[in-house]
Amino acid sequence: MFYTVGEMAKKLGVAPSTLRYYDKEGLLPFVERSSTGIRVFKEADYEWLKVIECLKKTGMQLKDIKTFIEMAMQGDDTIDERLELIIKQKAVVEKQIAELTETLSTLEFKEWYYTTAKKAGTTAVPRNMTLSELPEEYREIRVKLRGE
Amino acid sequence: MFYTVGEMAKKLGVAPSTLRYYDKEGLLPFVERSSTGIRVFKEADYEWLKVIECLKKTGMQLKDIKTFIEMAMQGDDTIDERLELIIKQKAVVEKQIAELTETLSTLEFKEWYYTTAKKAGTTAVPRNMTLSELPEEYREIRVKLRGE
DNA sequence: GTACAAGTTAAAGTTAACTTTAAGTCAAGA
DNA sequence: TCTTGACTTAAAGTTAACTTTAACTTGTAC
Repeated sequence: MFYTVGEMAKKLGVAPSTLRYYDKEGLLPFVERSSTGIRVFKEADYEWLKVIECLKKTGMQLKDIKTFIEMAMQGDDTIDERLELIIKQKAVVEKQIAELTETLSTLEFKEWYYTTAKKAGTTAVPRNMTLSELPEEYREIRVKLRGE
Repeated sequence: MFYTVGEMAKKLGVAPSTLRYYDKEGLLPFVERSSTGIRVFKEADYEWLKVIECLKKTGMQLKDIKTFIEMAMQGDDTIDERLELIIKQKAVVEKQIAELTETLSTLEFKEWYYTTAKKAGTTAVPRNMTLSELPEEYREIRVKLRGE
């Protein structure tokens, strides 16, 4: 099963120009060429591309993904380094999830705030509530928003 | 309690130039000026800036945050729209968390993969395992990575 | 009153990750 | 063979969100 750049791009849901750009940047050293210079993607290449996609989703920059791919191309000598990088990226994603969870809490507070304002017809009502008047799950967040 | 641009920037952990840029882009219509043209940030402005920070963390673009701020400046007539926007952003963040959770699973698979490779001295060991040989929690992920 | 740090603006520069364009080559079907 | 759509490269263009620079003004400490 071989694919052209267009076919592989479709399979991945990206533009062909993106794959060509990645190749130019050195992220796809594993992609071979036909005798006439056309890229030939193999099944195994799909897996590499999914790994690149995964690392990109963690917010890793292309130059750092390139480093990872280069290590992988080196072979078994770089297993330890690759494991370390994966563990580091895991921590990055865990932090991102924690931050987004905080952001979600703030949005939930804001939802309560505007729902309360809507009922009252004015934002003055939730805005002027004392801390003890608002649902306790929002107290900490309001304190943070107003500056501790 | 009033603050200069530098003091407010420090309080928020951003560069003063960032606040000036936001102001230039129309995100800070609430910030007043001294008679000589110097920005004077009030306590209430900190709260607006925290809301901007929150929306930015959801990945919202500055032009859309500007729209939200403009609605808020309009007053109580825009409560419904603002509530809708907050609810939409909540869904955005929930999706982001779900995607990052998936990414985390992939990284956990890769951690297992390289840990297994490390023990064996070669990636050939985890790579050539049959589906039934690998821990069942990783089977689905490997199928996805290799292309279903 | 004189430094000097920090304020002001407009305009140009930066960065990452693409995307588009232009000019040309290749592959498959009628 | 011819057409046509997809491939190739190099180079230029795009976008968002800042950051930097330059030239100038303001406010505070001595």
